[in-house]
Amino acid sequence: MALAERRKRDTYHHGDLRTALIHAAEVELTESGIPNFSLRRVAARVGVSHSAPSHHFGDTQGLLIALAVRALQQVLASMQVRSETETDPHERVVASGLGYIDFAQAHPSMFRLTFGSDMICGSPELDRASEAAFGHFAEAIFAVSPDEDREAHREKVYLAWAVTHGFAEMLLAGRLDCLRDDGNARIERMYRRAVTALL
Amino acid sequence: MALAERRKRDTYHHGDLRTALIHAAEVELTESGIPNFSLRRVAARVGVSHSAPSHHFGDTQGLLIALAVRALQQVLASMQVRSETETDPHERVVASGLGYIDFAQAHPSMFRLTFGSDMICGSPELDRASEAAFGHFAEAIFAVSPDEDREAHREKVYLAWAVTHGFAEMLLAGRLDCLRDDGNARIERMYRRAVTALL
DNA sequence: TGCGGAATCTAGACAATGGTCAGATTAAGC
DNA sequence: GCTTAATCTGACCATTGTCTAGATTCCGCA
Repeated sequence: MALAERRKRDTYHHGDLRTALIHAAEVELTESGIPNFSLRRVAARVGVSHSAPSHHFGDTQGLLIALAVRALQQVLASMQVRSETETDPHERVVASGLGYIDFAQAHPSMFRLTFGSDMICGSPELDRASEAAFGHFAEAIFAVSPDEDREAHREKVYLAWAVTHGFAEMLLAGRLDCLRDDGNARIERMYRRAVTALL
Repeated sequence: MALAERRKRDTYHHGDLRTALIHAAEVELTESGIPNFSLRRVAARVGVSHSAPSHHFGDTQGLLIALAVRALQQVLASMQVRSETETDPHERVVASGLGYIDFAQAHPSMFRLTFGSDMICGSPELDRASEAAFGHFAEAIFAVSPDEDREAHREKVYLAWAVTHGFAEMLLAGRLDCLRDDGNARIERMYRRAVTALL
């Protein structure tokens, strides 16, 4: 049979199709980009019929939202990895932001899908993942000046997040390429100065 | 004939199809959003065959790039409108940034298309329009401290642009909705404080 | 162990889309 | 007025996302 040859498995049921599709979708997204993303190709990567994903995600948007959730978890992980080695509260904030920027540079398509797309909204799971990443940043900033007014603290978080996100976006757009004389060192110095000024 | 009824014109040639398509594409983009943007619907809006756009823009990406050029011109105009009434140099910078943010809020899809999409790159015309908007901002910042070091000035421009863009992006994502107790007043105060800190 | 319902996956159909191409129609230069 | 170039049409094709009926398998329960 034609299908039996195309399949990469011998069982009718896949076993863990949901996570397999998410992983394949990440590859597909990074290779093809958002505009050329194809649900059918994702299914083909896993060796499954083109209509199989619908049973797990509903439609394409559902899959992309699940992918964005994964991206947000990775963003959080990237922020934690860079910040956990720092002891100074202020440096922890800077390191967290640099972790955010790291992820944006390492996975541009995932980053843009998550933070700059229309379809990515309206999922409780998504809100939770988003809040987790945002919360990590907020806590780091809170540790810098714990005695501060609650409202003032919140504004600081928003401003710091804004400059971090804007910075990442400019890096992706290539606008800061002219500053890369020595790898990321100068970029990091600039970012640290910005955070220091805002906090 | 079927076509004659569908057409909105009596001449075979449209006359100014290029600009008509750009205008229709803007409407189509704001109504359908980026993911559901349809080139054929744009053509239908103008009352022209679906393959007519290719002669003016090549493919869909070409049309979207032309649309992004238009968006960049509107961004520049929005920055100029708000800043030209201000006399204090520092307030001019703030006003320019608020003009940028205004545009993002008024035309979310156009904003995202222009600044957060993969396909929008690699056009000289686009680079020119982008440089014009960026240059306006750079000049405004230069006027604040004209005697400053060239490199320091450039860094300030990048940081201010980053926080402005990040701010706009957070507004679009709805993250700042909780701060809208009194329209845009508080948002503007926050943004002014950020710019002041960075400059 | 065997049975029945639920979950999972397939296969085919359908409409919509973007791109290509030959040819019709009109504008523009000479 | 004639020729050439520009503009636009209509048909065609491959690809895509979604829907539905049916095949296959898993799981709880007797």
